[in-house]
Amino acid sequence: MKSSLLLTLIERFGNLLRNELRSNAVKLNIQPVQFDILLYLSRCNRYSDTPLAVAQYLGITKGTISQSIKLLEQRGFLEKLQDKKDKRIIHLALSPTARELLETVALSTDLTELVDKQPGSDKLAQGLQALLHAYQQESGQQGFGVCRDCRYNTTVDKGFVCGLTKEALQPYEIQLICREYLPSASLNRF
Amino acid sequence: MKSSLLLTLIERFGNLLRNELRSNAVKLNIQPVQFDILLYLSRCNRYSDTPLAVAQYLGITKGTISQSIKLLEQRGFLEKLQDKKDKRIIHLALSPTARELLETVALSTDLTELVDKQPGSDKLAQGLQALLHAYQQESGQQGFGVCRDCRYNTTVDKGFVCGLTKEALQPYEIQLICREYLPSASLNRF
DNA sequence: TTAAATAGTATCGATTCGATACATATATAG
DNA sequence: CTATATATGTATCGAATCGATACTATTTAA
Repeated sequence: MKSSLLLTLIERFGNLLRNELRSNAVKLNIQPVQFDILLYLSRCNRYSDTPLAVAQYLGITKGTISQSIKLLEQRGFLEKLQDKKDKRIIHLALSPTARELLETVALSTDLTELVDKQPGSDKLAQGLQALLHAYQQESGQQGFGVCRDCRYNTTVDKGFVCGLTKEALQPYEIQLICREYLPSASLNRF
Repeated sequence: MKSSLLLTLIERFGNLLRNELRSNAVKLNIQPVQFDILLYLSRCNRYSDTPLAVAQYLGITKGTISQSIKLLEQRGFLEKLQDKKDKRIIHLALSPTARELLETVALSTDLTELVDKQPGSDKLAQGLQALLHAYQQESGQQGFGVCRDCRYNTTVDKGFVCGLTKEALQPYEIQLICREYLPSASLNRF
């Protein structure tokens, strides 16, 4: 089995974080995947809050995600809203309860602080970001980055505009995850 | 929800790798967790090839792992061997079939090469390694590192000796994952 | 206007997973 | 030396995950 030290480390670290989230989630009687869904929905923009986008982001099939969403709906964590233009599309809106839960279930604050105060933390993040872009290009994965770094994002006098949908974006919106994301060319190099 | 950019990136990248492994595994009709188990067993040392160690490494309960191991045994991927000194303990030995499978199911070679040829790759790995150690200490997790970097590992004329078990270790063995692993102090700083 | 593509749902069966209870083996205390 | 506590592993239950397949409804393209 071909392996790369860096990939192995990322994998291991990712699993540890995943385990920590899982144990936190289970304590609050919510499944890990369900938590992943809520977390994604709290971070994505209005073009990307559909069942299909969630499925693509999490790497599972739409059939599977459909069931988990049904359970989340039954428990009052989200609401389904039909799109006004395209009646096939459903937007998923988090309930206040869900937003409360997300505040509670989180990686331990100590850990977050520990990581951020490490001297090399900034450069590590930069390097990883570039690597992530290279990876996404190579593997032909759906984008899923934030608007701020997107090729489509353009700045005009009044603020930001998405070059794909031609719609204006609020400052807070450009920090959200978008399924149409395309990295700008400059970010693909170290 | 408190979040760190670096942690978010690691989490995201980890999930992408996980998804890729999963889809590869599913093609070969094996469950992701089962693949994780086989992968771990191929990388761990003779102190760490027990059901409990696997469970701790993967962050799931021993009851759960017991079932997956049963399935793997039924499919001929591993064998159970009772420990000679402590009859409670069972060692899990990979079958040739399993080792073959591990060669086949892997991250795409292209990807591994892509990652390794990135200029900053070495330093990224170093930084992540240090961060991982800091994380493990902070969160009080079971160690799970390789002997080479372990505090217990001592070098004598003839080779390596584990300070905990007082047993001699072959050169190839010090590259394996050990559940008793304790990072040496120097590695905890950047 | 018909055919193809897209978004989502329903159902099936195998598996995962935590929880609980249990059996066996080892370690420790008195 | 025996009683108790601890450690490793298994069995069973029920809820949830997950891919596969088949299906409906809507939109788009030919």
